[in-house]
Amino acid sequence: MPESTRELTHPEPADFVLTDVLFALSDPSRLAIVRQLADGPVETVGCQTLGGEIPKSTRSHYLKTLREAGIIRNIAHGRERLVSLRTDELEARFPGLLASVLAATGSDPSPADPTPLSAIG
Amino acid sequence: MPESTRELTHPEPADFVLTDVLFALSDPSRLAIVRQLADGPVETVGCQTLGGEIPKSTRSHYLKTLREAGIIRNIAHGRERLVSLRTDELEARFPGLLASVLAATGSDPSPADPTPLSAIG
DNA sequence: CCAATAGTTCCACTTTTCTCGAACGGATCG
DNA sequence: CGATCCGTTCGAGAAAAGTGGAACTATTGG
Repeated sequence: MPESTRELTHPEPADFVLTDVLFALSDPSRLAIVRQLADGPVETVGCQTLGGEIPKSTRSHYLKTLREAGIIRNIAHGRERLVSLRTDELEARFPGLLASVLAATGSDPSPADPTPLSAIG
Repeated sequence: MPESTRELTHPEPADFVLTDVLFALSDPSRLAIVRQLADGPVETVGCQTLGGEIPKSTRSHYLKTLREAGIIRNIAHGRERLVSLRTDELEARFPGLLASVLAATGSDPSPADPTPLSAIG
């Protein structure tokens, strides 16, 4: 049986819109998901492992925004879904963009950020 | 006489927040201003030349969002104001980010963009 | 000092986005 | 084929952002 019956729409790289990509990445919760996908040991994970403990509808909306911008791919696989970064396509469309975003440090005001004094002065 | 009496607040590079920068750049109108500053013959221009013919309060709001994110500098100079990109500080804080955004082509759906075919394939 | 100018801030309104419970639909297993 | 599980879509209320007219402040010029 084919691994996809319930397919979601994904834009082609040529249709990626820069402002949409920037907007999708401009939310700390969504950016955290992108970082999790980039930093994680595997590049493709089930949805429920992303974004911590949040309502599944909320997570689904995060993923929708990221998907419609072209940042992630979300494919049906059995009764769950596999999410992965569209790293190569994003790089081809907007060279260096995702890399520079992922390389940025100490910029996401997450609650677990101690903000050491040594990083201020 | 000092060239600044009415000063606006500008964040220091260490206080730049990535998501705020991305958000400020995620609006086509604001991004157009940034492009105008980057592409223009001079890097410092008066406010009224930016963003085309829009109400001055609207333009001021655009500039405020960009300024508070650390993307532009807005300093009083006589009875007008001079706006410039904080290119170097932005580069130091988020290496490659602004460059990749400015390098992106055919992505901003502005009405005045001819989108030449030579830039697509 | 009064008029004109440049641009920010105030305020109100509209639109968008955020958030999450609930309903819905496909996939798997007994 | 009913129960369950995973995740999307729907719907609604709340919060945030966009927009622009009007008032306000600072600066320059006569």
